Amino acid sequence: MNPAEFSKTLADLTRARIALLITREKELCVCELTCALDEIQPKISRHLALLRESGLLADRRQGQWVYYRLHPELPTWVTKALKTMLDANPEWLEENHQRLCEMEDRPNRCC
Amino acid sequence: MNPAEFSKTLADLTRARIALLITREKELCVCELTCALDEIQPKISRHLALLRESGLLADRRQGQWVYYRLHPELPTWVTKALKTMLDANPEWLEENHQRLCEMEDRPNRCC
DNA sequence: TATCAATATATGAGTTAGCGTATATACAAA
DNA sequence: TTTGTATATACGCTAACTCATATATTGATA
Repeated sequence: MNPAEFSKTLADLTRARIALLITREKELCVCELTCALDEIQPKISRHLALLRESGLLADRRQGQWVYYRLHPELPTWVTKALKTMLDANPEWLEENHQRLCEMEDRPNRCC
Repeated sequence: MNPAEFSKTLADLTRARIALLITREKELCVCELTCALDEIQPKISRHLALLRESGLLADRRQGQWVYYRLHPELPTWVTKALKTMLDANPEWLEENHQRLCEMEDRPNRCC
């Protein structure tokens, strides 16, 4: 992963929001992201696949749910850049975070 | 400028290299970038226009030359993110920096 | 096994982005 | 005012990207 690839990965409104929301929340499943971004599920899934293939995210399945998190072996500079963007732009994610908090029947993590 | 727009701006190999080279060198003119990236001039010019229009770069003309620098009113998080990427990826710019150093007849800055 | 909920993928259409070439503009110096 | 150098823009083409819709897959539960 180099700076251009990193930027390409985030060069879409949906993917940038997903990446920063996950940076903030540590781990989210597809239905939580679908709700937080207020988008249809195939759209979220497709962007998650791109983020996974780029190496930015890792996923794990737990029952019916698939949880996505920042890939644990990400270079330090990548997580640093993500945190910089997140910390400086809280209002940019506010609406998404709000919808996430108001979501009913969020799946229970057991691990 | 939000995280998605910032990422879109750098989501191209040429633009990412230009932005980081300028972050490193403070100020470069079009012919220096053309040489450092080993690309044709219209290509560099077109990408510089995009970087300028996005607000990432500012330009000034001095005689025949146009110098580009990071826009002085950039939000802190943007410069911070750029420096994070630059500091962690010196080898990624090595070849471009080398060509810049070996360039003959670089224009003299008088300001 | 049949069904349902969560997630993933395939497809075709529409849009955007990048490219090389050609040309225009701006300034300097003769 | 002509010429040369540096830079910018226009144009037509192609490739890449994003989308919505439809469908497939996977795991849980009846």
